[in-house]
Amino acid sequence: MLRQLVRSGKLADARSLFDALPHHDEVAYATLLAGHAAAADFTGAMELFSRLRASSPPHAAADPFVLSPVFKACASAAATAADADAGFLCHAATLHAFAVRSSAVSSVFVSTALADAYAKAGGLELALKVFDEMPCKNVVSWTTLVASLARAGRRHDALRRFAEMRASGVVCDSHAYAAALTACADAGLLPRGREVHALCAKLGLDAMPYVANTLATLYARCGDVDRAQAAVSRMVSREVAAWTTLIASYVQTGRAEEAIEAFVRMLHEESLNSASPNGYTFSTVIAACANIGRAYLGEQLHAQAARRGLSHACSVANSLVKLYVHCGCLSAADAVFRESIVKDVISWSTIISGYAQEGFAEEAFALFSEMRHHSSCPRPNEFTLGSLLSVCASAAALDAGRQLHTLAVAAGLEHHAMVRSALIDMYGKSGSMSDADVVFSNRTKDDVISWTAMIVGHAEHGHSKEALELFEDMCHVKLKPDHVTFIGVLTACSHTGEVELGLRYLDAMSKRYGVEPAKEHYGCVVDLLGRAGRIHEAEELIGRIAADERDGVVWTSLLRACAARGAEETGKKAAERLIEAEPWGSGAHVAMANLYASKGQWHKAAQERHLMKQKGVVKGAGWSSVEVGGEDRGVGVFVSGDQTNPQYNAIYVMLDLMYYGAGMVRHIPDQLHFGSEVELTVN
DNA sequence: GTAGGGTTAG
Repeated sequence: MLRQLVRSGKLADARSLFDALPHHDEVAYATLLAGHAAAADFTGAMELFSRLRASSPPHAAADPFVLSPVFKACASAAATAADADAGFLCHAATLHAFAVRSSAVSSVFVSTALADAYAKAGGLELALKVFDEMPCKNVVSWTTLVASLARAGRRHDALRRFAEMRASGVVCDSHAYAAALTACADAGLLPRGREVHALCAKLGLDAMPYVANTLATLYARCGDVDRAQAAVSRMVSREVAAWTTLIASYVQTGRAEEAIEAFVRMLHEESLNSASPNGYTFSTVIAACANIGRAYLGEQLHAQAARRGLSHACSVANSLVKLYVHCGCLSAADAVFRESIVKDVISWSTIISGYAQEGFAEEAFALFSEMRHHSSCPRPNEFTLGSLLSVCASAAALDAGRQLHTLAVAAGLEHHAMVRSALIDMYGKSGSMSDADVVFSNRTKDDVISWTAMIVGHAEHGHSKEALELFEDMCHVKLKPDHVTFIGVLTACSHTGEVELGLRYLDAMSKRYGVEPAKEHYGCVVDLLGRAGRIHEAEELIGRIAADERDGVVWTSLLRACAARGAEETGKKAAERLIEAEPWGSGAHVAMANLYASKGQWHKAAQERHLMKQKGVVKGAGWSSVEVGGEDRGVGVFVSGDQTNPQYNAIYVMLDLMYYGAGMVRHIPDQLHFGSEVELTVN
């Protein structure tokens, strides 16, 4: 009866029944303890265990049947704890000492559970020691070892131990194969994984749900969705995890539409096979919606998840926050974040990066500060720091960036590729290439993103020679440049007016490096040709960009070139296209006014200036108009920027003027508001 | 009556 209640998860009822029993033998204790272990309730397990000890003679030997579930409760509580060092290691060590004293460690059950508890509480070395000292090892203890190593990221060690286990004559079961396959999947070792697949297929274990699922994960992570699907279809019964793996494999390979279709199929079959989507499933499919901007469908899923009582699950809420951020609804994202009950480091990182991406630097830092003072006190990780560093980069906030650098070093995160490249980018954008260089010197061998950040940094500082040398060095060490790298390369060419070199790199991108040029790359070269006065070629190059991708940026480049060279006909065409692309902007009128003015066509210039003023507010930070006040003097009128922080506006204006090469700032008021005037030198 | 395995989100 007690066993039945425990098995059906009715822990409270089991406890009442236990308390009502006249005598408590060790079998009853062991049974109830298993219930606490299954519920990851370490406190309850310890309380029960203490009661047993108090009622036993002082030097009575501990029963392995009782001690094992206590360790198990410790292991599962440690595994589900939000905080990695919540003291479970200490509890495990205390119980370990007790187990040694009462000779219970000699039980393979006790020592296996102990090793597992150590490993899950973050004490892998202690777990390995326990394992080495085990008098006898069976398939369960070997599997614990393999899984512990894999979980800690030591996949190759895990696979070595798996081979050792097979060599020692232990017969593997489905648990053992699943553990080995997980190690292969996490390390992306497809050939090794296929070997293990063959081994378990020979025993017919590949259709066991757990094994099939791990196989699907392996193939999905290696990009082979077909094999993943085949593994899932061989399963004896398709469970939630299998569906989730399948959906996730579509998402991971950029096939969000198919992910959503699979989810819909799952719902259709829900009544037949009783596999209902769980929190894992919802977080995956909502992420698919976020990736392709399907806001409406995402909202429906939000409602579905809420109806199933899953919307407050941490991972679901995190996906929802990402969805709303991606769809531009920061307020909705914030609401989901605020309402979620459990917040982990991913929750904080997601909302911080949401504010960061939308340019709300203050809010991002305020949230970071809130996170650090929050009761759950999640430790910042590479994602948190990466987002905050990108905030510093776009605001050129060097001091805050340096503080984050210190924090990264203190937290041992500076060696993460994400942090390193964000630091390089931050130092580069804040004007300190020497600091960027120091960070770059600590790079790992395969860190393409750091190389790219460095190349872009040099390019933006006008250090074209350094940028291009770095690019050649990078290719020399057999690293594959990506599309961002080429933006740096082409920008470098642009800054020194290396037209031929720029054209050569553009040509080599797809032919030699297998990177298809996108509108940004053509835009760089259009700019380069335009500055060199090769307006006709620039116009031709724009023709190579897909029609629906020709945005305001490329037309602005062409128009500016036309204005500088007095190319009225092409200029007019470019201005029309620019107005089509950015109807809210007045840049086209500014450029045309300048063009006409340069030709002495004052009447036409005045007309353009009139149109420009009618447009009113310009989107984005900066100035609306440059009133040429004779000689080289000008006045910019500031019309938009950061409403909440007027101090940033001065920085925005400076960057804007420098970026567009429009002029140098003579004087900017400390606090810029709508309508403030900025005195500047006109180019 | 005791020990080990799979899926997710930035």
